[in-house]
Amino acid sequence: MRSKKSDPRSPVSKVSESTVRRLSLYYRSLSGFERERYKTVSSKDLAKEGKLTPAQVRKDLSFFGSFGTRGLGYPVKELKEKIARILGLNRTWNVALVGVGNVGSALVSYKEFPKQGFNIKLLFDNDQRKINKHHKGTRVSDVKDLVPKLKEHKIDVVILAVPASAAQTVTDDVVSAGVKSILNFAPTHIKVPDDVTLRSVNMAMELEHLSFSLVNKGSVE
Amino acid sequence: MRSKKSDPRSPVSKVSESTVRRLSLYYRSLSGFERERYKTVSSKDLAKEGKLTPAQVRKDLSFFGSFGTRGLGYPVKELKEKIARILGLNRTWNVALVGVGNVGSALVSYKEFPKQGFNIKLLFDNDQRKINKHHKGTRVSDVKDLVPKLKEHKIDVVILAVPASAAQTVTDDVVSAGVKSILNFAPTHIKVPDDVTLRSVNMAMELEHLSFSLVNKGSVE
DNA sequence: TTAATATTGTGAAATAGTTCACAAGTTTGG
DNA sequence: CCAAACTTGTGAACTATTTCACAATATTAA
Repeated sequence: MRSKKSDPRSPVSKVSESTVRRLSLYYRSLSGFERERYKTVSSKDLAKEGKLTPAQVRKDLSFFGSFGTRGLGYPVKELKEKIARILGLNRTWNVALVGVGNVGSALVSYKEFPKQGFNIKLLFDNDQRKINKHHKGTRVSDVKDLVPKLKEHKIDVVILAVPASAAQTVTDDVVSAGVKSILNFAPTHIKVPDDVTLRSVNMAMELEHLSFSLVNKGSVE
Repeated sequence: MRSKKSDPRSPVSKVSESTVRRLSLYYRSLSGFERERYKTVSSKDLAKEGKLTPAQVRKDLSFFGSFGTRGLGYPVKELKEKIARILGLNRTWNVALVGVGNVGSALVSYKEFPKQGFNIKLLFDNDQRKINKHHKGTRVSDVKDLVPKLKEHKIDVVILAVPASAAQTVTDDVVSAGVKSILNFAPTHIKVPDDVTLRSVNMAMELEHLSFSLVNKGSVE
């Protein structure tokens, strides 16, 4: 109670990308430990799962508060719940998906989305043959109606699964509708204002990285 | 000619993940500049595309050699070709895809793969209803025959699009077949020996990151 | 030819991220 | 109740990455 340094309730001021990524890792590990009926785990246990050090696990968690007990470790159920809250997994988001092509339709059936609280409420496409068809119970709307519908349904997140050539145009509409969060699958770089969060799953980039590793086998890791 | 420090031909000893990621970015930018008939670009031009600094662009490139001309910049066509070589994009890879479900079948049609020289030669599944069916002209084989067929067709890369529960088992087979490179789409952590390159596209993790950003709006970035 | 301007390549400085090391507290087993 | 064994939380040391700053060139214009 002496140190006032870290106040878990205050807005998180400086957390690195890597820390957030590892938080996801810890969350998954904790789910495993929970299934195996563990009551507590040590930072060492959590570190073993990824290729991390116990110190890193403790440092990461310490950014958000102190959740453990010295000599004992961390209570599995409680820590999992705390991380869920930090990652925002204890609530749901309204999602719209634009582009019901190959990637788009795979995403509609992707069970991980609802599991993480991302509920796909609206589908959009610009292809007349797809409009008004249903995918997993959701009707495809004309992308022309994008802006009003995003507003009307209070959409929090838009998933972009459109061709690279259409990505920026659609993005601009999405931004103008006031959506603050975009998950982009188009293999291109798109621009958003500073207050909009953009995450990109760029397969081309993954492939290039893989290719680099193949060519430079052994010399990098 | 004074400095002998950087020899572009020598095996690259210490290049960070981020540098490789940015190399992909530069490559994409250069394709754009090429389309627009630019003859040369400056580090400033290349930096503008991402949110990078000119110094970072120059430092990244300097790991691999000196490709520019002081006062002028970098020759677009030549630099693009050099980066292609560094990223290994000037050759092709034999790819096998395991798991022809939602994700798998989307990937089979994903045009980015052949574009980057990743040619899907073999498909595998364990579902009798899918085996011997064709996807985009390729027949689906029984995953039971995985190991011999990977060897026979000299597969360089395996793409895993199987359920999380099957991921580690399949991975072990893939590794035992001598494949040194895996692109994993299963939303789980898998273990590979040190000499095998593993890249994972973990949607769950992307979603959690997005969710974190939504909850911590404004306080990070 | 000279001056003004542009731009690379790269040590050095600054910043960010990771690991170390240890005091402080907890549990376990006599 | 005490000693031995654990394990957290965290400054400090260390390592990695990014940015700065400037000499070295190249180009352009007069």
